[in-house]
Amino acid sequence: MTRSPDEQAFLDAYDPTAFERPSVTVDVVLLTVLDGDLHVLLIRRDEHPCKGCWSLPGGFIRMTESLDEAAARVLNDKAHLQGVYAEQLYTFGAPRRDPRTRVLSVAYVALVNAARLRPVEDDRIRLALLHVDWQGETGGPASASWHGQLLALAFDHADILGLAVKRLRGKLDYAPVGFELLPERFTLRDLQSVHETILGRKLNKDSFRRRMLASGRLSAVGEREEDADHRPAALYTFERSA
Amino acid sequence: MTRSPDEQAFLDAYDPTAFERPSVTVDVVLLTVLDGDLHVLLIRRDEHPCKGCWSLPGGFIRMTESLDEAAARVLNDKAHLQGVYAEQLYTFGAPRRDPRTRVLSVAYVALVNAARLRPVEDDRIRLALLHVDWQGETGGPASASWHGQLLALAFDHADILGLAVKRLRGKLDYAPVGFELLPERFTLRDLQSVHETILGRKLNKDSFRRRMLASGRLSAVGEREEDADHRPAALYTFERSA
DNA sequence: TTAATAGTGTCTCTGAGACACTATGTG
DNA sequence: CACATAGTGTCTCAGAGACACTATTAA
Repeated sequence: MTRSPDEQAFLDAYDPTAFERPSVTVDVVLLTVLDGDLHVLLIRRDEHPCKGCWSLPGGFIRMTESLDEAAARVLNDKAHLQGVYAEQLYTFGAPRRDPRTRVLSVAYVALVNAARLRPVEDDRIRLALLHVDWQGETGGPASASWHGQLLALAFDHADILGLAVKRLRGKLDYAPVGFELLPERFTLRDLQSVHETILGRKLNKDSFRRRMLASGRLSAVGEREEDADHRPAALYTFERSA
Repeated sequence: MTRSPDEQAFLDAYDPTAFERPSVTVDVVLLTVLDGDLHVLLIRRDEHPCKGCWSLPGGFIRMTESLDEAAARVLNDKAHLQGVYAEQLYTFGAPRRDPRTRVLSVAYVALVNAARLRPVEDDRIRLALLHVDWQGETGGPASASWHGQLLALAFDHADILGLAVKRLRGKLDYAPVGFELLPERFTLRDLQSVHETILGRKLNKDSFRRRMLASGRLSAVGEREEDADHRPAALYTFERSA
């Protein structure tokens, strides 16, 4: 490489392949906690390629919408959800990740309380159980199953799922993200259970309580849970202003 | 919104704007530490739009290369650098961030020791001093100057710069990233200085030493620095295997 | 010798884990 | 009553900051 930067820039401008445009999709990893396990919303592909495989809800980016807006649109179209927490995860761009043509995928992670999600399911849409083979933030692909049967995932969506879990585990330490998976009012035990589900390990009850109460993000509702068959716990709300 | 998910998916497939393709560039925030300050490589735009502004080195993605490969290509073309640490940062996609047409930018952060970078400079390429107005990981745009003069940044590149610094500050706690900005052999003081430059604040010497030595990622070379006008410090190397 | 920085030893403070104990609900 | 879970108080242990002290170089 002995070309000067100027020369090289000139050549770049005339490279015929430089301006061919890839397709760009936004794919959303919509996660929820159901019965103490992480679940993800998947959609069955009814067309080639990967016909019959299960894929993340997604769609091609439109020319007038931002990436965040595209993610919100996908959530609205595929799961009838509005105002859900969603953040950009990573952009996947291996040249042959889609066999048809060059497709970049801007992946998002979205979190929602399971109660808002259940009525949506139909035969093409499943809330699949998520399996993570690795500990901590090691990273790697994840798999998904439904009623005990492993679902074949389309394209590189297993990698996207894995990265979503890795990111979520990392954020849990310093960002108020567990609340997004809970209803408006919840007990400390509910919150700890969500954290344990995401992290894939048990947490110390005492220090979890201390940490959460010291964070200043919880405010006590002043009421207690009902229909518990033991001493009812105090209800808290997430304080978004803090 | 009363359409079923099936109907909506059907409509999506026939939306005429859904398959119009955006342009996609890869833009690289190439950071280095020079004289105790963060610097960034910028390139002057000689064409409209933003003629005369300074922009991050970047280029349009090609159909046969991955995103990581595109970032490596940009680094090679614009700064004659190979094998430099680079990782994907975020994808910027506001609809009007480029006035010509829809352009998505997949931003990367790259780190390099300043000694590898200095000979590259010509009039169109500058190693600009980076200014960060906020503390910690607050976030926000950053600005750049050269010989005391503020440089006008193209497009949303001030936001990209700011996010790069925010990400870097966050990673410093748990990832071995300071080494990328140092030569092969360095002293603990060098390493601390790099950390302080990135974080924008002084660190405690004692606990920094302990933390670094306890991390198991440093191995003592067995030699000491030369031409110091005081007691010379031991030299260390980064242990990539650990 | 002095000035400057490298490097060590130790005290304290803080936060997490562990555990004992009390409180309050159901059956 | 027994039993289960909520919630409190306190001990211990590990890591970070603070600081005193010694070591080693140049001038």
